[in-house]
Amino acid sequence: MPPYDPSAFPPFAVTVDLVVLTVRRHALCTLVVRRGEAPYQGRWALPGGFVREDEDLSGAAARELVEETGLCAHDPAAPPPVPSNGAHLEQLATYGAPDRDPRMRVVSVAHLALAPDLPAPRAGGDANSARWAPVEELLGEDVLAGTAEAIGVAHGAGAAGDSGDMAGGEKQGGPVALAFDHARILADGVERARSKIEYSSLATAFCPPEFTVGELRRVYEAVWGVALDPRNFHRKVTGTPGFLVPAGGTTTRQGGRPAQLFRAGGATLLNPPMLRPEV
Amino acid sequence: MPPYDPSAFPPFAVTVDLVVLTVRRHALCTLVVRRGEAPYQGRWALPGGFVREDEDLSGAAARELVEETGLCAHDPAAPPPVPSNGAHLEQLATYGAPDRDPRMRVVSVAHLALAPDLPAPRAGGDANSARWAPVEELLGEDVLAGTAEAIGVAHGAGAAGDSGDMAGGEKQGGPVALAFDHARILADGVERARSKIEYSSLATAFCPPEFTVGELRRVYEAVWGVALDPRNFHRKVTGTPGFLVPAGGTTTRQGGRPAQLFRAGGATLLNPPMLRPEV
DNA sequence: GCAAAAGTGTTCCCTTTACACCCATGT
DNA sequence: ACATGGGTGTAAAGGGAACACTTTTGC
Repeated sequence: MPPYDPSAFPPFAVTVDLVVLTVRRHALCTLVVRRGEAPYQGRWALPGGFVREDEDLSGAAARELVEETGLCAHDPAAPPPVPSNGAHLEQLATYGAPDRDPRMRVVSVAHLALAPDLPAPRAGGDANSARWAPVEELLGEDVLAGTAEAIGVAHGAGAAGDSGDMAGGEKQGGPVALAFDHARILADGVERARSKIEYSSLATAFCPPEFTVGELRRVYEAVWGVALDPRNFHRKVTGTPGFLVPAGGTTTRQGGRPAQLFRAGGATLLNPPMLRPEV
Repeated sequence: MPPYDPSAFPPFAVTVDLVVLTVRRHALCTLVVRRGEAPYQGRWALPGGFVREDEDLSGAAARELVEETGLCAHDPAAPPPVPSNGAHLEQLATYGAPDRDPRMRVVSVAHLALAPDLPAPRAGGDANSARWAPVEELLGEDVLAGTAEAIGVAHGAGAAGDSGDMAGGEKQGGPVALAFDHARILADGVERARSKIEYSSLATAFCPPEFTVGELRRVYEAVWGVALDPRNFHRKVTGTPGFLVPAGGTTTRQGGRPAQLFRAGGATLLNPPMLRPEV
């Protein structure tokens, strides 16, 4: 690669940011890390970091995911011997407003990861702590408003009320203000997840390798924030070809009658789709 | 903004590339420009260019769109006095494989634009000519294969057969090989358009301000590459609230009985969606 | 027995589909 | 008259919503 010639084009820093979603205790949660340095020192932020010289975008995202969670995502572009434990990783959108980082011009390629319920996260990189935060706590109740349809940049502070000097703000009642434009990125990621579980089998990425129909239903209920009819859900999900395959055993970990265990089937697209109830 | 410190992060060039789609003579077409310089000199490529120092990503995409086509897209982030002639512009995906440009490390934020049938394109920038090319000619018949679901990078040359030294290749029988990874970008853009007209009113972005139900149906037929029942299509589309509003007049430009003219209604999401027939 | 969760059966209703049929214009 | 595209009616088939009911565990 020829040396960098600053007269030919303006130099940018390129980062990847991660929206890692999981379902914990019936709530949709995302991984946030506490910033150890300015700007936004002490505030919660999405995990992320610089893309390296010789790395592609999905590789950088997968590397950050491992560093933050230990998860190995399935990356179709990676060479075969990559142990995937089923986590899903896809590109979400790119954010590049000129003033989004006061230090320099940064373009961030956000990625969306879906993970089963994990043990406590391990902190890493420039963060001095990390946790799973309910998205409702970070975005408020009205996450459905911004449909993330139009061009996904330059919307300003967005949904989370950015209340001034509250560095390190937490447990103050209102939503916690994320650093940078991360509230918008998170909202876009949540909206993507809510849409995709309608017409794809991605909801299984929130489940352990073997799971019951009831556990899968509770994933849909947590992500969409609605209650679903267990009887119709069961019929629909077991009747959709390729969605679920019986794993053989049963479990009684939820109480009540033992439930059959399933694994995710080969299908990725659901036809007909799961229908999200009206608001 | 502080001065650039090359020790802090690797410098990237950031560009926007445009997938501009339109329907011409019953075929889905995209705007391509001929490259005037190496690499890929003489080959067709998607229009695009560097993002400027003080410009956000959607602003750069809108600027390129004006430069190449004269279209003013509706950008929700732009200040009010922007004349929009109805073209749709949204971010598509970002491509950043380390070797995608042999000259330097380039990350390209691709955007998707949908436009009504336009007069001949005006060439601009570093291209010495431009044209509307049927996507079938650029991608071959099997565009449906790559569903563009997974991480959208590092898939190599992709669908278009990259046949070696054929610089400036055209009208050779097989598909014309686009420069860089533009065949994949185009395939992802086409797939996005095919999906979005199912559940949104975006198909009207391919139509002039006033149009007939038959013209709208021919848009769906061209984008999906299928034949639709004109009777059921009419009932469906006029029965979906907010999709179409009567414009008052009639036209006979298609021959046969005069057809009512409509304008796009306020709705952006279609409920229930238009159903794409099975393959 | 009782509570709780897992499944199954059935009925109603709405949407889609296929196609017969009529309407209004140009040649 | 006839071809061409526009628009309405209608009946059969399929899928979703609502809910009564049975099954199998733990306490």
